[in-house]
Amino acid sequence: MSTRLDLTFAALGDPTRRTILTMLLEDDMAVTDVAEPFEMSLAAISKHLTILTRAGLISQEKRGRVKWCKLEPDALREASVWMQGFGQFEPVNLDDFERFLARELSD
Amino acid sequence: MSTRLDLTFAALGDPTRRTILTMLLEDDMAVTDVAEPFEMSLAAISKHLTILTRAGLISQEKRGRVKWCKLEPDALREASVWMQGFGQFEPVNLDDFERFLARELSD
DNA sequence: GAAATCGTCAACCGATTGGTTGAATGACGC
DNA sequence: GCGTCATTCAACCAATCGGTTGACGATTTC
Repeated sequence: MSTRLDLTFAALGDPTRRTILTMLLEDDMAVTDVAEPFEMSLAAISKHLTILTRAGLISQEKRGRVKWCKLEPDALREASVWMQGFGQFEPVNLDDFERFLARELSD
Repeated sequence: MSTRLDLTFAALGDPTRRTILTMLLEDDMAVTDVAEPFEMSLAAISKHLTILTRAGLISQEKRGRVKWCKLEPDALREASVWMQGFGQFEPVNLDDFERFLARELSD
């Protein structure tokens, strides 16, 4: 049996999925639009979205024939709480975050 | 190619490895002592420790015939910084952390 | 030096992962 | 109703994962 924390961290372990999450930070997106920038089949992206959904990191709602993907920060918050017990990390440094984000997106 | 962030999150996706990290919060430990509470072979634990090492989450130093494992919070800090960009999480709540830790350890 | 201890290596196993392709389902637009 | 668009399903593939067992190389102890 996998706990939600297992699924959350495992889901974050793939760069494609992390990039999807950063895209969803901007706004909710349809599956086809999520897939557009990737050099990979729509079916592959659909699988990634299923994994993110099972991990609780996003939710998907079907309206008409398009399925909208929405970031769900709760699972991330759980994981973040778990992590912060190690080492009493200083409060969020937004500059650090933007550096990491930039490095991620440039890959 | 896998980035360190990939390796870090993937490493955290396994409950055995997260438990090992919580054990190492207390103190540095020898491989055999890390393995003792688990119902699994020493070789399996050795593999988990290799994964944690490659992810940068721990370091291993051999002194004599004993190999000591030490928590390395830097990789966790990187991952934490990445995560905290999502949702501007409130400052660490230690009570939350202890609840999660208790739930984890009771599995 | 022989025996025990610490840890890894190598080979194997079944299950899962991350991807592909092609067919199938469902909803729209005309 | 027919074609098209949005998405998933099903089958397949190679690679990786998480575990096992048994042999092995160091190191310590007697």
